[in-house]
Amino acid sequence: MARAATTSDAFNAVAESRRREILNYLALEERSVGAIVAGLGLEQPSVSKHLRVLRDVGLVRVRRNGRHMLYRTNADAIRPLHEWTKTFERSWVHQWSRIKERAEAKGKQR
Amino acid sequence: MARAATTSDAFNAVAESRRREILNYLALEERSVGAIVAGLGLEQPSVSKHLRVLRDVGLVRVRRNGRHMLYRTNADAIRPLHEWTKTFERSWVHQWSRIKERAEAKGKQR
DNA sequence: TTGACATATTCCTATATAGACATATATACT
DNA sequence: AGTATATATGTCTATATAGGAATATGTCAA
Repeated sequence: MARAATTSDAFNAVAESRRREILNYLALEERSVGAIVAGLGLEQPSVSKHLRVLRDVGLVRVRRNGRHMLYRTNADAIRPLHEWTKTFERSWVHQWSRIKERAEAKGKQR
Repeated sequence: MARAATTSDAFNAVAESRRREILNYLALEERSVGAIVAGLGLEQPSVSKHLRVLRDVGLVRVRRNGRHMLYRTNADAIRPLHEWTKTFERSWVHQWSRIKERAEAKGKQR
């Protein structure tokens, strides 16, 4: 069996770094395909295809304005990734306390 | 060109759902390969291969105990994903205020 | 050393890309 | 209608899987 399709979920769609760049670029304001092409220095067909994948998994929304297609990031679709990574936050807290403990131990040494 | 290797970074490694399951399973305590096989109901070679990928990108740590290999999740390697998803948090806050605004507007209506 | 247990690796195959290039579709303008 | 602009899609290719089956490697125990 091959890898799961890039359009199977947000995790797979976001695995590609260009697609993450596009999502970053579209996070604050909607942009046309041409703007993405110019802004990120990618080939137009490549951008269109990446947008297609992102659209299929709901990571971007589109609206048409004349002959321009305006895309914007749909942050809600990223939220599940955030939630999943968050489940490991506990360990970082532990790390923090470990660092703190070390710092305190060092302080006591003097 | 094909997709980036699963071992190229945490994003690609984590795209596979089984690997996420394994990371969840190993988040709180270290476990042997056999325990993972039994706990998640996967084939042993499959688990070994997934662990290999996770190990290559630093998502798990191993130590040997007799003939058992004890794996545990290295949460620090997940942190970059968390940080990236977090950059979109702003939009969720906006959503929150939008919901709040709506709720307040409804309250005023009465 | 031999056997049993635990884990890793190899080989094979169907499948899915991402990029480059060419081309199709859609819309606006004259 | 005809042309220019903007975007999407199709084709081709090299590459990388994930799963299954078989097998190799490593470690302990008698």
